[in-house]
Amino acid sequence: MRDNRVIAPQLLDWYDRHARVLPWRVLPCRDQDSPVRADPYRVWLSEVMLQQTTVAAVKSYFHRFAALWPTVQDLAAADDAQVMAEWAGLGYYARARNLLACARAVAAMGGFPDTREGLRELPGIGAYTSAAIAAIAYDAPETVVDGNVERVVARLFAVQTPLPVAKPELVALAEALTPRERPGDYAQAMMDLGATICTPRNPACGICPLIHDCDARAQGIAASLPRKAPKAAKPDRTGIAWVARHGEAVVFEERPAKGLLGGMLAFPSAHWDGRDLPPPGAAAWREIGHVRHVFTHFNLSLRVMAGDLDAAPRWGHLVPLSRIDRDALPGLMRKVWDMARADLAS
DNA sequence: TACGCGTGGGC
DNA sequence: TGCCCAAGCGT
Repeated sequence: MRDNRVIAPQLLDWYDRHARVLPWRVLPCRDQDSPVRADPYRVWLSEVMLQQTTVAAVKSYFHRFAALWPTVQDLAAADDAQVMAEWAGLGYYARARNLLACARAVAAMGGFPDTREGLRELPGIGAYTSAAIAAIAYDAPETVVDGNVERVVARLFAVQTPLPVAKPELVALAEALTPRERPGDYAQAMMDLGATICTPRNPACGICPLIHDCDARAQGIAASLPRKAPKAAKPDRTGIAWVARHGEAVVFEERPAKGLLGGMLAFPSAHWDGRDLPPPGAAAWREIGHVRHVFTHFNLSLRVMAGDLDAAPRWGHLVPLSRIDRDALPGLMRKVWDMARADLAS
């Protein structure tokens, strides 16, 4: 029978030798008399960016944000539109809006709370992120449970119950493993193990530091865990994006703060329900192509229509061609702009 | 509780 | 190619 108390020391010993080097991370320090702690601001910024997002995608964004706004006070004072533009391309744009709201709340209270409960009350900080900041930045003995930890624990204990029903059970098991010593390094070690060894497919059990503690490995079912409830089918949707030119400028709109691509710059388009009507004021529209885009919960095929307005538009706002910043657009709108730009050049 | 919410990479 | 996945949160 496995002894839960040996898991953490074994994992920490592995982490001391194999921790990933990441821009927001302070390397593990065996000298616990004078531990080097990470800056809570940088931990928070990285954790929000990493929500449902890969390390590879986050790195360049983290560097830019940290350079533009080195402290939470700097970010709190930032211009909303610039923050949204810098976030463009990273996805889940509610995170960017919550990021600003959180920065302003933290600046107003003079700094980040140092407890999980205090952090949990801030916008964009939920069950996982509050525990992660408390553990990593303050070395509080909190248990982080992200997708990595769910997978590692489901395998260690051979939990067969499918997610999300299994979540409470996995949390309880994860809490039972969390040590009082170095909980911050332990939290990062669990996630590093899940990201590099205990991977979703083809786990590298042969080099896993916990191979002798793993029930799923013993039963030969590691790769099949955690089980997950079947996902709903993704519907196909169609719509139209309008690239409306007026002189040497193009019409953009800022999307409503809530909902899909909320708060982002976009070409005018309607509800993507297949019966989108053209915006008023154009002499003639011509179809220049289609773009396809995959969202979390539907597939989109968007007709791209271009036209020249005979008068200044009463909707949206004009952006001069020379000042259109592709990087400030969400991914879907980058595709539309690439198509329109190629059409303009031809 | 279950759904809405982006994007890119791996296989 | 299509599907799965990635340090989840808000409602």
